[in-house]
Amino acid sequence: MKRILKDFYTRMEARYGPTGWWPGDTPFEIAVGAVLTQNTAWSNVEKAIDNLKHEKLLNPSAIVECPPDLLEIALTPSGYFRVKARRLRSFCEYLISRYGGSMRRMQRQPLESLRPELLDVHGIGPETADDILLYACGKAVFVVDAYTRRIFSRHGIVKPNIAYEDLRRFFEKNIEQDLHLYREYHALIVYVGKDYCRRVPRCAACPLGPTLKKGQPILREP
DNA sequence: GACCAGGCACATC
DNA sequence: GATGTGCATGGT
Repeated sequence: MKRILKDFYTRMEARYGPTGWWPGDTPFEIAVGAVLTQNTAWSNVEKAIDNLKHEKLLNPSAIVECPPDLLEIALTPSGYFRVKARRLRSFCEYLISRYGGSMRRMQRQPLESLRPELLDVHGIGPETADDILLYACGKAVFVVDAYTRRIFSRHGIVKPNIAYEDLRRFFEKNIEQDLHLYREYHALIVYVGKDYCRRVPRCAACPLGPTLKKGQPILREP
């Protein structure tokens, strides 16, 4: 299995790499992007982040102090603006109360305590937490998303309904634990997913090779 | 005009 | 613990 996952990486890297992920100038901007990109295309997130920059709202205290309707207007392009305004606010409140608003202080915490802490914040689920840990805090956590599940189930590696934590453990067990590798691997999965592995199958020229035929057994369970 | 996008919380069974 | 639903915009 380790060889197969390494081979997938090599093929994706040859086609799309290096990606230099995550897009964002600062750890805080990366964390904000992680919340705003929930179920949303990145092109829409960029517009919302530009609005935040323009309104000088791209820092934790400004977001907490800003009137709710003003924050919602800035977030409009990224969709779910009421929900996401609440979620951004709750993350900033957490960051301020726990770390004085400093991402650098947050980064010094060990992964083992930081992950459960983030999952306790309203609006931060497993994928958003792991995005923040991997790309904003420099922790070697493997991020899995809808594309990861789709790609690797269609290639017969895992079951389509595998749980988030099971899928994450599967990758962390079978891929060498390395920050740069984890960052790049997840980014490449998103590129392949966008081009070849959407909800409606579009797998013909997938750089990872032929996808699973209907009724064909899964290669191996994690 | 329908479908889709880098989820999550909450209700209900 | 599994399954369904609301949340909203912009691109294809």
